[in-house]
Amino acid sequence: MTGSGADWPPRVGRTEKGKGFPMTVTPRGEAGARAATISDVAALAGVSPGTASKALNGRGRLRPETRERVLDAARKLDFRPNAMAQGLLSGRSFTVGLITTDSVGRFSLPVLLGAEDALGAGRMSVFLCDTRGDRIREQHYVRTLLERRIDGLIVTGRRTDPRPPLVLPAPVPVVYALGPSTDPADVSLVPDDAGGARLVVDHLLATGRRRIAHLTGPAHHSAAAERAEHTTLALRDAGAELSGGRVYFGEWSEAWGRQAALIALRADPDVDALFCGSDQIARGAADALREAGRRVPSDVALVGYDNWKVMAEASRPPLTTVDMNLTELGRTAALRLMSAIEGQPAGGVERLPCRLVIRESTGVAAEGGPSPLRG
Amino acid sequence: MTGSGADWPPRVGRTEKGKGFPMTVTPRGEAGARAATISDVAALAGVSPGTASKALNGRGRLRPETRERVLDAARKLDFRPNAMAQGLLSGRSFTVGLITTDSVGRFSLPVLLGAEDALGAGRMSVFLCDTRGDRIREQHYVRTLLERRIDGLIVTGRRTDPRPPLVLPAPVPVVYALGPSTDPADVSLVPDDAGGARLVVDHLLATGRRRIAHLTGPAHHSAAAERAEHTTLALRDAGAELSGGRVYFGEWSEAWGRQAALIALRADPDVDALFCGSDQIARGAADALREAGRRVPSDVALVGYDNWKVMAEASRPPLTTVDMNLTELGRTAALRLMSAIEGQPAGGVERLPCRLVIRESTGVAAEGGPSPLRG
DNA sequence: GACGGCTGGGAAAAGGGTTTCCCAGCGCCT
DNA sequence: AGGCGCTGGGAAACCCTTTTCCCAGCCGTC
Repeated sequence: MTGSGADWPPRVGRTEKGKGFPMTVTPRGEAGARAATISDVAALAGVSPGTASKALNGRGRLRPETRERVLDAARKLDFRPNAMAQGLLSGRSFTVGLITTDSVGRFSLPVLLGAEDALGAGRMSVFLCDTRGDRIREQHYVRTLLERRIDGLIVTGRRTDPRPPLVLPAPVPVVYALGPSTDPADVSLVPDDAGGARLVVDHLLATGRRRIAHLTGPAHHSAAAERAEHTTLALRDAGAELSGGRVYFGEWSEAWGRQAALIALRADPDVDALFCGSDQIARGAADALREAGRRVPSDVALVGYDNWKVMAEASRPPLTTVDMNLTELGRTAALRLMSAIEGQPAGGVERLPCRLVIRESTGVAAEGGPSPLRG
Repeated sequence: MTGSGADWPPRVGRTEKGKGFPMTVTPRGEAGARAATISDVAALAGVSPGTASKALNGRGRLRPETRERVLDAARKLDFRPNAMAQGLLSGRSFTVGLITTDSVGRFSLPVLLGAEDALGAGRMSVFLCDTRGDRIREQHYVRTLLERRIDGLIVTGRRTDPRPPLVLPAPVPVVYALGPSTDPADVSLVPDDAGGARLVVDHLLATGRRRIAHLTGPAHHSAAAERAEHTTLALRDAGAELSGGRVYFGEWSEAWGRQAALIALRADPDVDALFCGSDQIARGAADALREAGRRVPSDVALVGYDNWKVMAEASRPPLTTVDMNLTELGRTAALRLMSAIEGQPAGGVERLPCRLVIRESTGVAAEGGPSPLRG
């Protein structure tokens, strides 16, 4: 250390000892062959750099012949404008950060891919940051992203539980996807689990089921709690009651699904439908039901949640389940972010509808059901 | 269009009509509040920008007091150096592209996270690009990344099958992870499936199994073919033969696992071990064995591949399986890339060792076995 | 013929940070 | 007193692209 406290702010390209290495000494994989600049193009075309810029961007008034000469030169030199120079001047980087707070899981992945897709279509590049649930790491990424002058930020978590808002030292548009911010002024996008639960209850009632049990994950997970609450409400609205008189909270596992199914059978031997809070639980339930001699769907209908293909389709029988449209959610998050970047003000939690995917476990002719080629 | 062919090269921030919008008209979410520059810091500290730069970076010779004044000013203004300006000057962006060629799947995800982790530790930011198997999209991303002057590129696919090398119009270090390049001069990192197969065969032989069948995926998948080949070789080396006299190629599905297990039982009723090319196949086999009245592991040992937790641990009994250490593979890919960026020449395919995870399905006391809280 | 307007294009600044070169001032030695 | 060397810091160039401003030349018109 040459001076005290000289390590603030943290700098890119600096060694442990705080000396750094001269930034001009930057060996490249293949040496030499500096990329062509617009001055090179201009020189080859016999014009000034300014004119070349106009030609390449269709600005200003140029003789068609001149414009063509410049374009030819650019093609010849394989000119590719330096986005950093453009960004420096324009004040926009055309990049956004995608922070996943709790590692990338089964749920956050589709969100992430949907967002990446929509942003790519909007000519934005995406910085991926996986904080693995570490607040320190999160702050590190936030600083890095701000140094890179990202235009906006998408925050996603592995579950739907609310999270405290990101601490941002500078004003940048942020959209929360999947796990909403606890600050209602923030823009958050979540799957409409209440609607999802109602889809399932309506479907089961419509197909003649009356004694419906609900097996789900831990009560302290908002996903489990919300689905359970609205399952109960939807049944009450229809004048029905939950089989067993209560929700079976437990874990998000097949083992719990097997166990809970047996408990539900014991509590109400005439139960005719199990609505499970996840496909894993439903699959466990399917195994337990089969081994207990109950046929699905003729004796008991079975519904899962998540439309996790490998579970839902490998289950015997394949599961009717709720698809949260997470890719679409990610895509929407990206669109909201781009609006915010353009200056459209927004705020609040937006709930995106779920979709019921009907397969054999509820014994209804599946419309557009499972294609044998998918998976 | 103002001129013919004026849309080359494609530009960021440009409208359909080729007119573009003035880049100065860039509304920001929260208006005003321009980020502090080093000149602001210098002014507040009463020094020149050059001196401020030296103070912040620990370069040059400065009086400790001056340095401290600059650092104070930077803190006060919440100064954050503009990475684009730094990159412009240094010629390095400290970013890398992470191209996943065939969408992000179960296998590519850990690779991607491992790479992101290692790169983040190296102060590099990661551009995520999902080409979804589309060559056009791939070229689009390559162009975008080159405009952003990435320092390097990691290419990963969803499977281990070789892929044709990326078409790069400019020389940039590239590392292929999981799916190797068909060009042997490229740097590729793949899991050592041959070694993985041998781990399994050795384990089964060591625990007294002699009649070992191999059930796996499609023969045209290199993962299936390579594991099958080395399973056969390893058995031959030990003086044993494959139960049934052949490899059971099929699909990567539980349904095939169930079916293949029955076939293997019929072909060789005394079979005492099933080595499956994936955990999904193994899980199907586990179900089929149980339903056929064979006990696992006492009658038949069962081994999977992939160490896909939700499959391996939910299987009854939990599966002994091969872990390809994909996160480690991603991390290694990132390290190789950083070496290449620093100028270390390299080339060829590097195979990273797999790891045998022992659970109950082979009936051996598991060392550091399945924790009930994981998954 | 003088002037106005248009066309095509150049010069220069701006954006933010780093580095090189240079210089003023000071202490020390002879 | 003069010369030397060191210290601390400033001026300016540079990275690359875009944009603004300006100008030369030309045509048409009165």
